[in-house]
Amino acid sequence: MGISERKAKEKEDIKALILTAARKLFVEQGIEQTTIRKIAQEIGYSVGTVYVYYQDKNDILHDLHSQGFRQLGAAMKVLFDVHDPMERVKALGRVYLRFAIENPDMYDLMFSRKAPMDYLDSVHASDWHEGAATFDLLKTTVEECLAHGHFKGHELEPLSFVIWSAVHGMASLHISQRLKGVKFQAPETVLLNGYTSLTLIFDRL
Amino acid sequence: MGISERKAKEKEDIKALILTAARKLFVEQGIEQTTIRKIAQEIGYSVGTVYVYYQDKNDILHDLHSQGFRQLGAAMKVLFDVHDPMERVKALGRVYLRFAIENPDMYDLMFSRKAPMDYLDSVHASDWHEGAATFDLLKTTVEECLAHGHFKGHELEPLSFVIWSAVHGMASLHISQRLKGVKFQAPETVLLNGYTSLTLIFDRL
DNA sequence: TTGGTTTTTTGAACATCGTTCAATTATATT
DNA sequence: AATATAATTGAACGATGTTCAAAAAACCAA
Repeated sequence: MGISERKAKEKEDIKALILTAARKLFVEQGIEQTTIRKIAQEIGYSVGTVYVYYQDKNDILHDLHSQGFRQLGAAMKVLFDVHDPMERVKALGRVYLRFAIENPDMYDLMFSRKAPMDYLDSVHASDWHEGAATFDLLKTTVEECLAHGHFKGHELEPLSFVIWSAVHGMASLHISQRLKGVKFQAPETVLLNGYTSLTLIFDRL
Repeated sequence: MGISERKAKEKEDIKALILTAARKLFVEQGIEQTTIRKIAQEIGYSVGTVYVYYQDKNDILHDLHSQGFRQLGAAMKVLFDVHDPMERVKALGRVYLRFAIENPDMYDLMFSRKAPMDYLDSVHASDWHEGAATFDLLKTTVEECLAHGHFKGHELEPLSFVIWSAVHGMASLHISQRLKGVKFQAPETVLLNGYTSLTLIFDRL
């Protein structure tokens, strides 16, 4: 291994160190408490060093958001041994919703916060490949459903978008605390009952 | 606005003054640029005065969020001369979506941001009456649909929640810029096509 | 080893934010 | 006119993200 290679590797090591610290702070204390100063302190470097490896905080948050997508993607790929596409669509939604409920801050970062998109803009990247890849997983399954005669009369992309929106909407309203303020008859099971209602719609489609 | 000008102006409700200035900054420059200092400068008072009339920034943002709900509520009430409840549900969704598209920052404040909910927590108010009232409008219409024989086999609250989630999901993904990153076949009409797909689902239900 | 060059790291400094509060000014009351 | 009450002020505090000249460390040829 040449010197330049080793240096590049060391550089990657520190970047990984920063990301690990950022992730720890993020999951333990949320996005606001994940400050550059705390990250620096966590890894024993100064604030300035963080800016050598990451151009700004959005850059770090974008890397974190990518980690989240790898995690969600892993949980979803397991479902590809479910052969019936309709069952797979339902399972995808359940996994997606569970991920959101169990990792609210991460979900928020992945699908709601400006930071990761602002980073993409700053590097002039117009495509959000993490999001596109995840949406493709859903689209592919919906396509199979259509091939199996479900969802008759619907177009692939708009229908997939509606399904994504419905599940994202539930997750988003839950995470942004908009459900506890609306007094539901069954507060503890709003999401569960809602998703059951959604799958009932699928069956009828 | 200078101090002398302010003095020339007579008794006016200062709280309303603050809110008007906040609203102006908010719609023109967004939530981040709506700072206490800018509000104070806008109305010709010092920062301290703002804190006499509002306990903190969340308090101001909560008032702003309530204004947004009055605006949305007004747009929705117009639809109550639509007699067919199914048509009314569809129209409600269209109005809701248009409001979100035309007032993205306000929508974000109303349905996504923490600030208004944090304010409710701070005053120990556990119910979000603006949200509950708006959801009731939808629920009432869905109830009429059920009475007309639509949505058979569905329960009122979970179904209403799914419909809200679907439309909110579309709005939320649009506003958080998550749609432009996913390369759709018809980028300009994703929302329109999606909503059309959703109404098609309603018809089949 | 030595001396010079390059790379890496530092942390004080800057601008800005929300927020507080003793001091000042204005208004009301006696 | 004197006093008491209310309203207003703005400097100060502790954060934040970010920058950058300077210091330290690592490297390398002679």
